[in-house]
Amino acid sequence: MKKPMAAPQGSLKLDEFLCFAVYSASHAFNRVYKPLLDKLGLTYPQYLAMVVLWEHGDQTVGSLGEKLFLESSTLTPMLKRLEVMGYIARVRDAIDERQVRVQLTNAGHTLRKKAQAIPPCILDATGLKAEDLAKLTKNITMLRKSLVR
Amino acid sequence: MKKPMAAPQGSLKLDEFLCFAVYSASHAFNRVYKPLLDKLGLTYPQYLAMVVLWEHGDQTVGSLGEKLFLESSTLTPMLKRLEVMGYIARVRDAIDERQVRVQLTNAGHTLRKKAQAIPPCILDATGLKAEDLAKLTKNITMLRKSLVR
DNA sequence: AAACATTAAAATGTGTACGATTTAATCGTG
DNA sequence: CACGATTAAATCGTACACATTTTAATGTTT
Repeated sequence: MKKPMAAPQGSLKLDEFLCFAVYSASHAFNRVYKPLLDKLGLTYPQYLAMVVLWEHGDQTVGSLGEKLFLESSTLTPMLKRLEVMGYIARVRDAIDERQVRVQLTNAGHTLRKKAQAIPPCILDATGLKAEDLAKLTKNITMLRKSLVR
Repeated sequence: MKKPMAAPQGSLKLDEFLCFAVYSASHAFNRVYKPLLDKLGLTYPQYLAMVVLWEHGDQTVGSLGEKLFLESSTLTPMLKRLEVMGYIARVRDAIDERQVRVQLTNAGHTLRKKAQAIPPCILDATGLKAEDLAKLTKNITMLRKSLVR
């Protein structure tokens, strides 16, 4: 009979925290992506921003932030780095000069082809069948929606 | 018939990325925790470190890092802040002076009681039944294990 | 049209998070 | 017991991420 000197009744263990599962899985994804994205010269958040641009085309900083759930204070420095790398251009909207439109450059469009190789690698790393992956993605997305209320 | 000017065959949409679901859910958790943790003066990662200490008791920086999946370069500054706040003490091990032992102070132990109020709030925010939450936690933990291989 | 409110992005300050390097201590083998 | 290899933290540099504040432009109300 062993003595549980910590974690008495009423308190959870870390392994039972959903938030920790999500937190640590997020870091794990980051680490899997890193070597793949290094070849493109992108970080993980930068890659996600590019995915949005590839999917939806040119748009404002605010629109990008809504899709990525990020603030302009996070996006502005990140986008400046993508601009320096030559993948995007940031141009102030002529009609409403408060807005900055983010546009893909030719290099940005070209990068997409290289990036096509990544998702299959990630799918493989998850060890999930496409069906289970879709189900898990849906459940976690629902969780996020509950949390942002 | 609408024209899909972006996202042609072979490319995923952001909403179908498991990695993005995890990434954005992690941020969402952070935002739900923030107002609750502000009352304790803790950040979200600091809280997770405290949870490990409450559960397992005093231990080395390395042991803490293994459980949290964090490097010493991340933990050292965080632990120094917890020390300044008075919740932990960092003392070099007398036997093996390479190691630094992290110990809960009285204030650190006391904080645990206040922290007990948090998990129910989080459970509520997830909108999940205990059973579904346990299932989802398990699935995401399995995912993390696949990813860290 | 002037005054005020709202909006969009950028700037600022704090706190992770990691890779790479450094420092210091311990271990292992001859 | 000496010395190279290993280990544990800390340090450094880069990059998010957010709250708060600031700047500038656009709307709104009278």
